[in-house]
Amino acid sequence: MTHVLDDLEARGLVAHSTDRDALRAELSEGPITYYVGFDPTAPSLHIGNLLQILTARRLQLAGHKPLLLVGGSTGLIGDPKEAGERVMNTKETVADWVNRIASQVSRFVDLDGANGATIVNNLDWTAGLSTIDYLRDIGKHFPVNRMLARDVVSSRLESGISYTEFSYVLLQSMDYLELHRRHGCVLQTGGSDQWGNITAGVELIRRADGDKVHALATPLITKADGTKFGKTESGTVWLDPELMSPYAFYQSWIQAEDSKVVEYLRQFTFLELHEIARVEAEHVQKPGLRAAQRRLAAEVTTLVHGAEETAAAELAARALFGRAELEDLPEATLAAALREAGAVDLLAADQPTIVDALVATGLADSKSAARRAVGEGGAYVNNERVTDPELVLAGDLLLHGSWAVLRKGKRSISGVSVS
RNA sequence: GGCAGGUUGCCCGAGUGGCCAAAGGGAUCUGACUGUAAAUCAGACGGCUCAGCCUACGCAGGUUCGAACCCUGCACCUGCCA
Repeated sequence: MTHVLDDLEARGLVAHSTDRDALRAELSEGPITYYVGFDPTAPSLHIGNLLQILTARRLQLAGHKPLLLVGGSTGLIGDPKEAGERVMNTKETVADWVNRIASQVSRFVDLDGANGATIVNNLDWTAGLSTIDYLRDIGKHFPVNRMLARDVVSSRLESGISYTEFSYVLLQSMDYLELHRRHGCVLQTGGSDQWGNITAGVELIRRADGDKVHALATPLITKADGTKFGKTESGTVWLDPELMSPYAFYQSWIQAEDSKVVEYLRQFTFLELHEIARVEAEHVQKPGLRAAQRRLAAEVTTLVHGAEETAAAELAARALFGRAELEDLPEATLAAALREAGAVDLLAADQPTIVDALVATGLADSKSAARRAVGEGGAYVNNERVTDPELVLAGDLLLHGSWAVLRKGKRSISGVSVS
């Protein structure tokens, strides 16, 4: 069987690691305990976090025991980022997000069995910590000159950084130390942007307890243009269906660039590498079929939202983007597809125009933008380009007497039900 | 506390009394080409009851026929000095 570290490397999931041979040996010797942390900075995790969850899952499948940490305390402090000081959220908000994220994260791992995952919250060991103990036991191990040299910190020295955020690295390091002591945790994984925080923890454990532990970082996932992956035009790709519908989630994957889709298959799915190679061969032959994108979207959407939601998203995509004439679709199929894609109810009595509908569905931000879209030839009703901004959605335009498929550009689709 | 500089549309950034809804770049959107891909080219890119009107250049007030641009006060940011 392939060594889990080889699998991670082959999938392009290893950007940095501490002593790789030592880590390899330790992973081979028997089950180890490792951890990955998630800070509650929003009510939901996003696909950047998903990569970390899936990496943790891969290690669990190899027999190791995951500790999934939710940052009840670190979320109150805020990891410094280059953009500038974070706005602090209230304790109530953070506590709420902690619960949401804990339940989100637990769906991706096994909680039972010998190597069942444990969800931990760092608030448990920091809430009651006295300032004096913190400064004596933890602070003493952190030379400020070294802290200042860290990239994020030095980049913030001009614009300013609060003592609160400056201290963040101590809390995360303390987490690793605590989990090492409580659970024998010897590996922390995370994104490469966390590398500094993670190795600071490794260092703390060496200084405080004299133990050698490991760190493993995944690379920053980027889009073809080099920008950070995980954002669409409309924002972050969330895992919570309340924040992003399974249909929209599916769409965000199906729109993956040709040059990136195979990488994503390796990083975000559990497909065997030889299977991915087969998909790649097909993709190289006929990229126009977008088979790799379809496979990617189906696999990841199933992981996050389940088979049923994925089937619905696929059906909607096929119906709305397919070659079939919309008129030929049975009403039930059309209605289901449009509800899935996001549909809005309008009143026939209001004589809604194409402009009104574009705004109501959110395809356009304002009436001006909607008029502009029509003027540019970028607005379509039932796949027919519309040129008159005053066109009223009524009569023969409506499929089965009430439905209209509204499209702006080539990939933004929304439904309208007029009654 | 003193001195100097700054605060412009989603972001960066020009503009220093009328020709400014505001140069240029980025991001974004649309079209052509296409495959719900990329690249390229072209156009758009505050709002509205849209050939006109309204709102906008940190906030409040003032000067002026007219202010993003001048004056006063306030807030915040940066640098230098204490």
